[in-house]
Amino acid sequence: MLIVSPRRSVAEARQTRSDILASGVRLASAEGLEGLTIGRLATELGMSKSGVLGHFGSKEELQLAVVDAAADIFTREVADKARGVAPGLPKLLAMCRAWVSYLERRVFPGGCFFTAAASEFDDRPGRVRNAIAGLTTVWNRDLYRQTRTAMAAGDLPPETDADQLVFEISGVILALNNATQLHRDTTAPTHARRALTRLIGYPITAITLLLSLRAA
Amino acid sequence: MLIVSPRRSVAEARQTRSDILASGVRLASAEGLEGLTIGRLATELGMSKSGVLGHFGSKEELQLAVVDAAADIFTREVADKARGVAPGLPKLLAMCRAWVSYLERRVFPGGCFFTAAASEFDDRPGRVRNAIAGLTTVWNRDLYRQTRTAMAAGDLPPETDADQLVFEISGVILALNNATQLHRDTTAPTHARRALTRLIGYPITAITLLLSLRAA
DNA sequence: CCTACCGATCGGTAGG
DNA sequence: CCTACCGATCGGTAGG
Repeated sequence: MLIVSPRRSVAEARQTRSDILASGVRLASAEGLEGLTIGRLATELGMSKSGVLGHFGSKEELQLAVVDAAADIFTREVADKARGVAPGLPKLLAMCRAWVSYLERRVFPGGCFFTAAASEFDDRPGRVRNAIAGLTTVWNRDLYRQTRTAMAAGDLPPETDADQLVFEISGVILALNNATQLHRDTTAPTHARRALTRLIGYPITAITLLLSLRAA
Repeated sequence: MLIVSPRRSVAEARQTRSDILASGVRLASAEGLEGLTIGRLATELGMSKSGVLGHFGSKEELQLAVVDAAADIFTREVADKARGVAPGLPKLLAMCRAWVSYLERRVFPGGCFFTAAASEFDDRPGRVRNAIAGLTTVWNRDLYRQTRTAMAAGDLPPETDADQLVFEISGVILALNNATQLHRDTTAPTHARRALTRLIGYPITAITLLLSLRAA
C-alpha cells in the first residue's frame, strides 16, 4: 500500500509553516488578526493561497496558530527573563521590568499583540477569543501568585489586595502600550516604571533587582 | 436655471444620515471601524449600498463621521456630566466618576469606542488615525488641566506630577475596559474606583462629590 | 434615494 | 506545494 509522498520533506514543510507563522505574526500585529488574509500572506511569501492554507486548513486555524506563535514570543520576552529569579517580590519586579522593556522595544511593531487581539475579538465569541482570554488569564494569574508569595514572605504589606494590585499593574501596562502606539509618547516608559515602583513599593530597575537577588 | 430636486426633503435626508450614523456607531463598536462595511450597513437599514454611500462619498468619510458621532456620545456621557462642576479637584473627580460609569454601563456594547478604534488604527497613518489621536489628546489635556487647577487650589499636593497622574488615570480606565470586555469581570468597576481614589487622594463617590461642591 | 454594474479580493475546494 | 476554479462580498461608479 503506497502513501502519496509530499512534494516537500517533512523538515522543509515544517520550515515553511514556521515562515508562514513569522510573517503572520508580523502582519497580524500591524493589520489585526482579521486583516491577516491568506492572499496577502501568500503574496508576501511568494506562495500560492492554497499552499498557505494547506498548512492550517482554515483561516480560524491560521489565526489560532498565529496567536500561539505570538504567545511563544511573549513568553520568551517576559516570562523567560524572570525564569531564574526567586519567587515572590524579586520575580514580580523582574516580570514588570521585562514587560515594560518588551513594550519599550516594540517587540511587535503594532504594539502588544494581545492587547490588540483582545480589543479586536472581545466581541466575537469563538476559539480565537477564548485563546486570547485564556493566555491573558494565565499571565495575570502568574502576577497574582508572585504577589501572594511576596506578601507571605513579608516583602509586601500583609493587607495588600492582590487582585487590586494585579488590576493596577495591568492598567500601567495598557497605558504604556496605548501612549507608545497611539501618541508615540517616548516618556511613557518612564511614567510606567514610576507607576510600577510606587505600586509595588520597590524600584523596578535592574540594580534593585540584583540587590533583591543577593538578599534572597 | 433648474436645480435637480432631491428625492427626499432636506429634513428627511438629515434624518436618514443620522440613522445611518447610529447604526454605524453600533456596528463599528462591535466589529471595528474596518468591519463596518457599507453593505452590512445597507442591509441593516433596508437601504441600497449606494444610498448609504451617497451620504458620505467614501468609506473613509463614513468612518470619520462615525468617529465624530461616537465622540458626541462620549462627550454627552462624560464631559457633560461634569459640566456644571467647579474646576479643579471637584471636576476631576466628577470626570473620573462619569468615565467609570460610562464603561460600567457599557454605553458602547463593544467597550470604549476609542480604545478599540485606537488599537485598530494606531498602525495605519491617515485621517481616521489622526481623528482618534486628536480626540484622546483633547480628553487627556482636560484631565491635565483640572489636575493643575486642583494643585494651584491646594486640593492636590504641590509636588504632584500632573503628566504622571494623567498617565496613571488613563491606565485605570484602560484596565477597566479590558477587564470588562475580555474577562466579563464584574469586580472591575470597584477596582477602578479604588485605584482612582488612591491616585487622586479623595473618594470619587457621589457623596464626596457633593461635599466638594458644597465646600467650593 | 434606486438599479445595475465594475474590478478586486475574500475564504475555500478540486484535483494533481 | 501548484493551477484553476467557486460564490460571496468588498468599495465604488454610472445613470436616473
